[in-house]
Amino acid sequence: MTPFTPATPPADLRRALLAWFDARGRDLPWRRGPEGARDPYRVWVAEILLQQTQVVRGLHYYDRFLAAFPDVHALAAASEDAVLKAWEGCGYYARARNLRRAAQHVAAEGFPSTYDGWLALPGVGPYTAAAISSLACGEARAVNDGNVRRVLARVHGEERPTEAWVQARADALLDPARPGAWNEAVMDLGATVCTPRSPHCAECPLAAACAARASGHPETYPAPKVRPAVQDVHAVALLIGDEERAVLERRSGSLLGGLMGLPTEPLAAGEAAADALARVCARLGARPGPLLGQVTHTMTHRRVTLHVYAADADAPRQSVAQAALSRLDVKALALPAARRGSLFAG
DNA sequence: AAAGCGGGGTG
DNA sequence: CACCCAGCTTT
Repeated sequence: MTPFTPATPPADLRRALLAWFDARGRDLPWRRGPEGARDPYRVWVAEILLQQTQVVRGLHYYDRFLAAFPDVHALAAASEDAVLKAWEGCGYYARARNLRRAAQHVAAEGFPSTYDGWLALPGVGPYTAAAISSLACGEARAVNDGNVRRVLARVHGEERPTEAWVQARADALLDPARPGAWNEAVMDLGATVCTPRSPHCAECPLAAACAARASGHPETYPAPKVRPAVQDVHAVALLIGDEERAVLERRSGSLLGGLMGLPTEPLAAGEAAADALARVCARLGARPGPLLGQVTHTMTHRRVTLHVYAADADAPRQSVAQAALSRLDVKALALPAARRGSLFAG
């Protein structure tokens, strides 16, 4: 048995991690098919779905999405509304819109067969191009995601790894004989053993080679990223109708763009809700009703508080169930039912 | 290089 | 609450 050290040769690390992966790797629905030659559509959908999304969560959406759009032609032919409905609640909705747009290109031109070809598609960046080209095309490309960053930072004892540093280490360590399996192995290790807050070093095939493990505090690698402060935002929203049929507007712009939602009006700093209420009522020709309540929703970078008012207007209602809504609007639409519930609860 | 983009899990 | 998750696009 080779004694590991922080300078363990790549061949020994590869052997140890791939043996672990072959025995303990996760069985996931997008991993069907021969190693290095997976179904590109299934891999692609999974990789987009899993961007900044944990696997256990992605699993639910993956099955629904593939049932709704079984192949790239079905996805290319679908409406944006239908695709967003399948994505509803999953967040980062530009992923769904880019995926559909890219599917229209692929349906016409065929699947890319190289890293560069995948990288050219909207919504596909360096990580995703490396993942698909290694898993579906057998190309020797090393992925660099949050798992890879953490595993490599710990193995090498690097507290502040830059993107370039991680990519260089990942490139050097990639197993050229089994690039797809190697990429999956590092990610599986990061997701199930080398976890952020409490790594399970006793189960780790790389423990003997790990500098962070040797330090006695593996969980401190890598150092936390600095994140911008959460901003507090307020807005008035109108519920014209009820929780089943209501006046909905299509949101535009980068925030929840493409989704439907209650008509809203932002509240300037220090402004009274009544002023924003008057503005949105004027815009819609609506008569304001009583305040139904407030809902708050945190979206990583901002905390939105919606002041929801009932209102009446001669405007067409839409089916709430058929619209793609954000969680914020789902909460707002639940207010009438919550009020009825509290009435009975006393 | 940094900001913006969802929503939920974990310790 | 802080920090993170199979990142990408825009500024």
